[in-house]
Amino acid sequence: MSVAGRSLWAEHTVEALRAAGHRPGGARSAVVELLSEQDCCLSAHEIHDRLRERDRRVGVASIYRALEVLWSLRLVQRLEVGDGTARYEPLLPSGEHHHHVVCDQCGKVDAFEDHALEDALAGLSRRLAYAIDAHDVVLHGACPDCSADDA
Amino acid sequence: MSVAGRSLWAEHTVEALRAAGHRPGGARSAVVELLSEQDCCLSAHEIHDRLRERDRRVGVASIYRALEVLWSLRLVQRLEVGDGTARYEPLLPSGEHHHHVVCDQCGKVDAFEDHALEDALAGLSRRLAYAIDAHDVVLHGACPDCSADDA
DNA sequence: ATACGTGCAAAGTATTTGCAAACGG
DNA sequence: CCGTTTGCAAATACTTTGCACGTAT
Repeated sequence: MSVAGRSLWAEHTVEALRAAGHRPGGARSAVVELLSEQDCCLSAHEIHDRLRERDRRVGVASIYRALEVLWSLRLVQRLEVGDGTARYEPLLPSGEHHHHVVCDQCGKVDAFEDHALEDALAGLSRRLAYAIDAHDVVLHGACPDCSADDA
Repeated sequence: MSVAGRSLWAEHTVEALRAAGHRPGGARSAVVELLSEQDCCLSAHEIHDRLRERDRRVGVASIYRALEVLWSLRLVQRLEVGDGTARYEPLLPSGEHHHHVVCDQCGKVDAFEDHALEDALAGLSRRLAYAIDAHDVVLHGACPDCSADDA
């Protein structure tokens, strides 16, 4: 996500929250601000830690509540990569997005984009009886570092 | 998965477990047997319940341990659809597999297959620096029943 | 004033682990 | 016999909820 995309998301999000009848509050604003600065997904725990690092102390419950509101308004994507924790990342109004590849050995998560994959998913959305409004793709494998260790 | 595919998986699994130095035991056998009869994924809790229904009482811990062994030997696929619980399904030696679509309103999970999607994923596996050995695709949306309710 | 937002602590789930007893080779 | 498997219960990890208090409108 570009820097411009991030600030766009932050503005869009603040506006969407107001439109949905939510009031600005310290905790949720801090979560939105932090998310807008990220390149990839963060877990609730990571959000808590990073906010504390910058002396922006926020209760864990407020983080989960903020994420739930953002998710229900489709402002963030929620994804699980297999370690039992949910991760969240900004969902741009443009629909631009990426997917994830996880190292099952060290737990590292990287992002990637792929046009052919998006086309296939778009075709699927038309074909299935469900009304599709989101999709997650998670690849599992060994990252370059861990692959080297195996050898 | 065809009926033939299921019994093939059960045999393959029993053999692979033995080859890996595991002994046959009541609990794990029951889990393998149950999984081999399924069309789609089951959670640990569902496995526990269904075994109890057929008077094969197995401790929850044994189910998790069996699933972990099966997963580490790549005999089952593990996937999370967004409700915080892991689900498992047989992974055929042929590589044949399907993906999932989840109704975010009622929680129903259905399976689908798509050739274009597999092609795109295969291309990706070649392109990325990771050594990919599995992938999950989860579509989110509203199932036909819930879509109707919305209207 | 009133309703929404926040933080803490307690409660809930899903999953893992310690340990002693049962079991298979 | 010896090491694996099992079941129970306790522990852990993540997330949600109840409640009193703060804050925006």
